Amino acid sequence: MKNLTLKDIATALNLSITTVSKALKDYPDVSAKTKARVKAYTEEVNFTPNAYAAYLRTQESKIIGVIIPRLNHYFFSNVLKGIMKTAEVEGYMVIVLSSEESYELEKKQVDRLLKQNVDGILLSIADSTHDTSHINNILAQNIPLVLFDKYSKLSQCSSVIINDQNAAFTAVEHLIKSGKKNIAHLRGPLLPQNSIDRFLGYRKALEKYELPYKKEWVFTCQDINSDEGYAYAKYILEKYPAIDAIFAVADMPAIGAIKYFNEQNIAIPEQIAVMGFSNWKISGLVTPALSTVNQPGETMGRKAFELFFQELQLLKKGKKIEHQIIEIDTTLIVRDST
Amino acid sequence: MKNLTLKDIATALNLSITTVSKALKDYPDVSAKTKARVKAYTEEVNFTPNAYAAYLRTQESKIIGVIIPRLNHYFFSNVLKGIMKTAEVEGYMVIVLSSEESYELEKKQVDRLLKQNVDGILLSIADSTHDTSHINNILAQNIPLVLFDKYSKLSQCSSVIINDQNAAFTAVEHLIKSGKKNIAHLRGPLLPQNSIDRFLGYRKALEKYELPYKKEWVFTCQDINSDEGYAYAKYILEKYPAIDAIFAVADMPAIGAIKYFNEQNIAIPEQIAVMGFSNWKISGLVTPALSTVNQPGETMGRKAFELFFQELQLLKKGKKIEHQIIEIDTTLIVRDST
DNA sequence: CTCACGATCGAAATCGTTTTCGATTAAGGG
DNA sequence: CCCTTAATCGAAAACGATTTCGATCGTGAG
Repeated sequence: MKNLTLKDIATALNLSITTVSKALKDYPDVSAKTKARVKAYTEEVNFTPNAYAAYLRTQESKIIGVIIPRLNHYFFSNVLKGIMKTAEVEGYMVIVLSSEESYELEKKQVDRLLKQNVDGILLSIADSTHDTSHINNILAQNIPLVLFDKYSKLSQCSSVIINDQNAAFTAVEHLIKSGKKNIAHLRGPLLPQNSIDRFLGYRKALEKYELPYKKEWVFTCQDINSDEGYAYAKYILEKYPAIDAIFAVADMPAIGAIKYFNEQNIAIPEQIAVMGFSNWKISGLVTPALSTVNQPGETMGRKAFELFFQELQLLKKGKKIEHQIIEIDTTLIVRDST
Repeated sequence: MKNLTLKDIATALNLSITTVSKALKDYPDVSAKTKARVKAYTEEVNFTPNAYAAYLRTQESKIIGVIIPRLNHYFFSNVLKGIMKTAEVEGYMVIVLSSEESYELEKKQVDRLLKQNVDGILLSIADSTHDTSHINNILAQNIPLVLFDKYSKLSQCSSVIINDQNAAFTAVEHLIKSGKKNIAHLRGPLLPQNSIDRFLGYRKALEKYELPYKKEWVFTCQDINSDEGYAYAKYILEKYPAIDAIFAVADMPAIGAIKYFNEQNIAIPEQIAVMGFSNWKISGLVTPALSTVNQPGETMGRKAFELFFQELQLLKKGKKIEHQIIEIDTTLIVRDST
């Protein structure tokens, strides 16, 4: 049992290939009667035109590529979910690739997608990405590109992001308002913009409430995970006992810190408060439950696809595309750790 | 700047399309000199033949489809990672689809992949899947199919699984050996084989150590998550105070139970021990750290792709494919909750 | 000198669509 | 009765690769 073709349908219905194709695409120059006949039959035998053959004429593959920095990552999984659900509605398939936070791999994956002739690329750039030549390659080929979560100040393209600076500001403000005065920050790597912005939000909150900023109270997580949070918590407790609150760049290091404090029987949040970022599923399940900033991944994914889709429509009409930057709202989630 | 074609290369090198194509594919009837010339040039201009056009002749898309029941799920994310890493080595792209644990959606996603003419399908069937007609559709079209994690006794096809029964047995045995006598089980839904097998492993362990099996101590999680574990923990504490250990079908309900016990100041594992299944990242981070069974997702993904790839090679050689079932080893991970 | 043969290259058919441009027919107006 | 026009359908040319089957050209044997 091999796949049917237009020719099979045509001979079965005693029509030409042309007419069958047109009937399926509702061309005006085929009668309502034959349209009905064709549609009934193709429905019956479950026929759809071969996608790759169609591509050859239309140059549309109905496939988009998505590159995320990590696969087993709650937030990015949610973004993927948002992308895929929306893509499905419009009849798009999604090829997923991972850069594993590596600049070299990210370049390679972009190249693979370009050679696959996808209709568009949705990309969240890796922590280690320090230049944008590969991004410019995409733009040069004139195929729609949308960055999400991690964006780049260097390239001119559409993006879906949150306002990291404001979100971080609100989180730290909440720590201050609950009486904390000595607030440390577990920041992310130096390159990515959102790690920078969250740090800036932290500083801005300190400034506004006239708390001193001490750069030795800012600790850099290279590979944002729980182990680093655990290690820094230990270090903080031994070296800077005055610190009474920690604002982490993400939930994972925050949870690592909580784990260490639990082991040492440190009272959270009385002795030291802990604030995360992202609202991973797990953050509500640790003890004490982690306060954090909700970062709506699924919405971000949906918006990213919609942005791509808009650009594609404009492109097909030959209109000029103007890049948009969409900011998704975040919310502060106060639980037991603050 | 549009994409190059064989014709462009041919005219640039003053050769025929045929020769260029053959040179790239190392045909014996093109001289070493021209091969070198062609390869040097295509390298320089970064040319690769259009994948979709190639498909039309070769009927090979170099794309496989993967359907998982959930996207934001640590275990399946790991399987995906294993699949993609291996696929990349062989030059395959992966289209990912989610069934969201819905039988109807699973059927639809299978249909989408078949119409996309993927080279193979890797599928983990949904909890609610109760028949296998869609799976048989794949087999009927003679395209390689590999089931992973969740498999079906009804269809004859290759699978990568763990030995759920043995793994569950070992887990419960560990609870018994640590002195627990009244062990409850939070089981999964009724349909999927692994939920059945884990339950059977639980029973077998009770039998072997001559502990009574009470069916009212088996609680069914419909949608395996932490809320259900939380609710059942409450119910158990109120209704069956004799229960001194819980073996959960997965980490999430186990963690939900731990959360409730923590809130009630129940001593874990002294008063009640909790055992999970799967070894999610989070399970080592809750307090107390959750004992569980390690289920190596990445290995499973790698094996699944390898199985697909083997079948494809046999298929291309016209040889008969014989379905294999690969069992991945699991290990018991003892932490603080038992 | 002829012929066979190996080495190297190309013409052309093919894969399954889409779409342009005619071809055909019937109806209606003058 | 002729001509225009609308309605309906098909032939054929792409799209970009792969692959079959010849074509050409030397070379060396007989």
